[in-house]
Amino acid sequence: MKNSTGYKTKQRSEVLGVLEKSNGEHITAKQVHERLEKEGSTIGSATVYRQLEKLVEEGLVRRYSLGPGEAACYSYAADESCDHDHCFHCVCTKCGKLYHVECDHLAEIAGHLASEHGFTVDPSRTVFYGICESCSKKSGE
Amino acid sequence: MKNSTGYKTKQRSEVLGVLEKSNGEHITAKQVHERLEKEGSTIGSATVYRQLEKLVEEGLVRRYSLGPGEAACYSYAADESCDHDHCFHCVCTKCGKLYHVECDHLAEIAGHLASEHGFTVDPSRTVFYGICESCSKKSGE
DNA sequence: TTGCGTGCAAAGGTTTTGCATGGCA
DNA sequence: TGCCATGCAAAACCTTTGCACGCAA
Repeated sequence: MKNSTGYKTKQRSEVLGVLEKSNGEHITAKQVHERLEKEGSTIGSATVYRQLEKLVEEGLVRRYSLGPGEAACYSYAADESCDHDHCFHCVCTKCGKLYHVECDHLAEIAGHLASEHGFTVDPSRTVFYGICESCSKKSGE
Repeated sequence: MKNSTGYKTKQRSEVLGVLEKSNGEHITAKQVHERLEKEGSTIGSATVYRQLEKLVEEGLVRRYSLGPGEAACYSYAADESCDHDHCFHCVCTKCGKLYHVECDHLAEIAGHLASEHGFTVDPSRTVFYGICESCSKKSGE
């Protein structure tokens, strides 16, 4: 669905490989680059960004922006550990942790928004912000 | 609820004034700065960022990050046109437009996440990303 | 008067871009 | 071979920070 301009290069496989091995973990472009260099790759950071952009466009990789000034996070989209049709993400604004929430209740929302409001939600990009359980216990403030 | 360290300065009023006048529109810190300069203000961009940060912490202003590398967007939170207990926000990733969706169905989700998953959603910060109706019609791709 | 807020400028970090070279098809 | 992808470096961009001064309380 977007393979018109795609060469199968070593670097492409390397970037995708890191995401696959991350197993649903959300990592930044910088981390992708660092891990590849640790593995002996000589890939350039610009190439990492360019490949990530392509992979996101192809739908193989998801991109999350947690905040302004913060680095964007990427995760492998075809990861079974995170079904993006029934999995939403919650970010705690206190501790910054990211939680995966798998619940049909949430998937229902997407359908509701589409049918009632004409808005096609992209679950992979949508993030709920709030306070997680442990943080709300800690701070009675 | 966070007024312990707050001076009432001219710049604070100016920044807040721009957001109020924007009437629900989401604008970047840069735009806030530009509008103030056009009004004859001599406010510095650093002050705009510092005030926006404070206003967000106080809950008077909301911050959205539309994408990595993109500038963060701000909007006035106390806007009456938007009941934040039953109103969620949808941003179209194609045209960048922000839609207000008022629906009890969505408010229910917040309750569900809190009771079942222990996550207290902050509706004012949470944004749904996806494709709006007009954009999905345009691009059949 | 005290201490926060401000302004200017510089730094910080992430992401993008230009150009010549190398590799896939 | 043709064209895309790569690598390096520099640029662009948004945002934060340091420091001295001004202003609110």
